[in-house]
Amino acid sequence: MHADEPHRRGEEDEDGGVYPAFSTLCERHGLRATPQRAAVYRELRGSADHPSAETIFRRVRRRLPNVSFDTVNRTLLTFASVGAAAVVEGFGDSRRFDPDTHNHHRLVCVKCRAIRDVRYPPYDDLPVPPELTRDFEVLGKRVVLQGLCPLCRQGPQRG
Amino acid sequence: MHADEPHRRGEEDEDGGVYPAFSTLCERHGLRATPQRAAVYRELRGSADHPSAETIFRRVRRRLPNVSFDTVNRTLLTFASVGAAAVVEGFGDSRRFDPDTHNHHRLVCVKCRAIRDVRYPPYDDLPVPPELTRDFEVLGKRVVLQGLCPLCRQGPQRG
DNA sequence: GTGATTGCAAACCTTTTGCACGCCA
DNA sequence: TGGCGTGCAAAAGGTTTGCAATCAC
Repeated sequence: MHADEPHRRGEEDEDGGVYPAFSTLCERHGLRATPQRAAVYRELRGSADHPSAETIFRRVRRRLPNVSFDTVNRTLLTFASVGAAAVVEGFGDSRRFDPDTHNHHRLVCVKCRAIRDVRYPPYDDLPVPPELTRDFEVLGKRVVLQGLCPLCRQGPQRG
Repeated sequence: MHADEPHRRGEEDEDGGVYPAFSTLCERHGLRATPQRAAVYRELRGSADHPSAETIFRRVRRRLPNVSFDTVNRTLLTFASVGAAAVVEGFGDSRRFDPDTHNHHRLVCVKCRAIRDVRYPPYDDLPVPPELTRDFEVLGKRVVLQGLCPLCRQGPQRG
């Protein structure tokens, strides 16, 4: 990743912007609304760079200096299991999360592994191969582009 | 994965079927043609199930009982670096390889993580979002389907 | 012969698990 | 108060690195 806190989403600068949604989420799934979970939720929602658990952990720690990595990681997995976060497919490095669980597409930088969301309507209604539906149950589809991000495209630095 | 050695490709049952290709590969990239690399090459070519390094290791070991895991893993990475194998994107579990480096599409079972190649011409000529080409250099594109494979679709067992 | 490659072992990183304590409902 | 959730620590799993011995060229 190119920076410790890139691509921050602009929607909710003040503290409580996401709390109602968080509260609803917990109620709906029988989860306890702990400050740790709230902080993870907030940071995840505010991240557009598909952070790893480690990255979220670092960010959460600025507000909650005593959270443990485990709690952050477990919370992210919990969120994923109730559909409040998505696990992003990667290439063997650490697991990464996406606050956007709607179907969308991605571009992955083959060099620095940055992930960028791609919105492109022509990708949204792709047909499913008919011979596949005989044996498989297709639950989702997505276009994954590979390439070089602007920074990696420029020069050999910033590996 | 559902079995230790599933989806074996049928092309080369006899030993030497892939050796000429292997030999050429090594020559072209200045690699030494060791028996370990040959065995890894053979097993990778013969696998249609996108095996992990560990899986390839187990298979190679049947013919070369003394190979080490490191050698297998390093060889796979070497092959990937010279374009003779592809690293498959996954969801946080171990890295997996594909002998087919041509652009194709995939279906991933969300339950058992089985990966199946998908060939579907309508997927092959997808346009690239124009606004992306300004900043990014797009090198490849692929459709990734998520779903349930036949075995996982049937019942709760075999997780 | 010489340098690339191997095998072993240890290091490293990420993720998972067990358990006692503390806090939310 | 009861039980879920947290934090700590250790374990587990996968990948990488260093190095001496070996083997392909």
